[in-house]
Amino acid sequence: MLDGGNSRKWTRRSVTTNTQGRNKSGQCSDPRKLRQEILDVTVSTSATLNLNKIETSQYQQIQHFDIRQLIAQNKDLASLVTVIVFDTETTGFSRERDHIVEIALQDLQGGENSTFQTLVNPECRVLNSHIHGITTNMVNRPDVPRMEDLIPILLKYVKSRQKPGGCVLFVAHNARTFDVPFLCNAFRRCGVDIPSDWLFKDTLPMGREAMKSEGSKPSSRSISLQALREHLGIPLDGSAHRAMSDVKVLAAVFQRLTFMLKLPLASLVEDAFTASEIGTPKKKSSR
DNA sequence: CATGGAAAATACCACTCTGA
DNA sequence: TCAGAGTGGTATTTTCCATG
Repeated sequence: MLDGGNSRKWTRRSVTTNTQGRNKSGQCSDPRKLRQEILDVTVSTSATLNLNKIETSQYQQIQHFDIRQLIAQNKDLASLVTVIVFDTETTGFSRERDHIVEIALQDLQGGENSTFQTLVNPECRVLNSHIHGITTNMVNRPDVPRMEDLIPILLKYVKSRQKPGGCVLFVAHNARTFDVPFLCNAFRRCGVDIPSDWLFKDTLPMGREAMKSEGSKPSSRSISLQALREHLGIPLDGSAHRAMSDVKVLAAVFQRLTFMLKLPLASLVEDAFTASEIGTPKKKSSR
């Protein structure tokens, strides 16, 4: 039924034909290439002008993009990239109103001090203790670091794991829309920039891709961290929804996914995103 | 509960085929 | 030649799902 009646808004679109395929009128099918083209134009036009805020952030994106490419093209990649799996527990879903209450990291290289875990004082009540078991009393104490206390320690820890001239690839499940935005906001509130050599990789699309390549039905394709863990036969070490046990699960899941999808470190780095690419909300139609 | 990306559903066009 | 059904392709909108 293509009638549609009067209740639905129809939008007239330009006439299309089936002879030109997707890339008609010179459109670029690869979003990254397209972005690069757009940015190239921005940079060349802004060369004679003062850079305003938007142009500056776009210019930063180019620099990050270049870092990713440079690193990915480097033959001795393992000596440049530090892979750190991380997970955060928060007081809720809102990145504006809610705060981090626990953070855990694991450097996949292993060795001494390869893990880092701490509770974080959110300086507000914890109303979702039933999720992770972290209560207001546990974190609202003078001996639990606030985010502004923790950031310098965190930066120092990551720096200690980082290789000279290299970058850090942070891996988290649903990183793009959860952990990284929370981290960005926490840094922003403290007036600290996330280092430009920090790259992020989300295991959620990797899980989706892996399940698809296995041919499992979309309806039975749950790609939550715990579903992936069960699917891959990874034992649960500790309780779910505590940062360090989730990190341990994710570390195993991540390594299995990279193996299943045959993803070399170079492509992981190239597909990674930066903190500057987070927090620019896309316009969404009302539902 | 907030948010955004992916997948699915829907809309609509050009074109082909078929029967009268 | 014409009308109508069917098909293929693309654009847009809606729904689902992941995170604490």
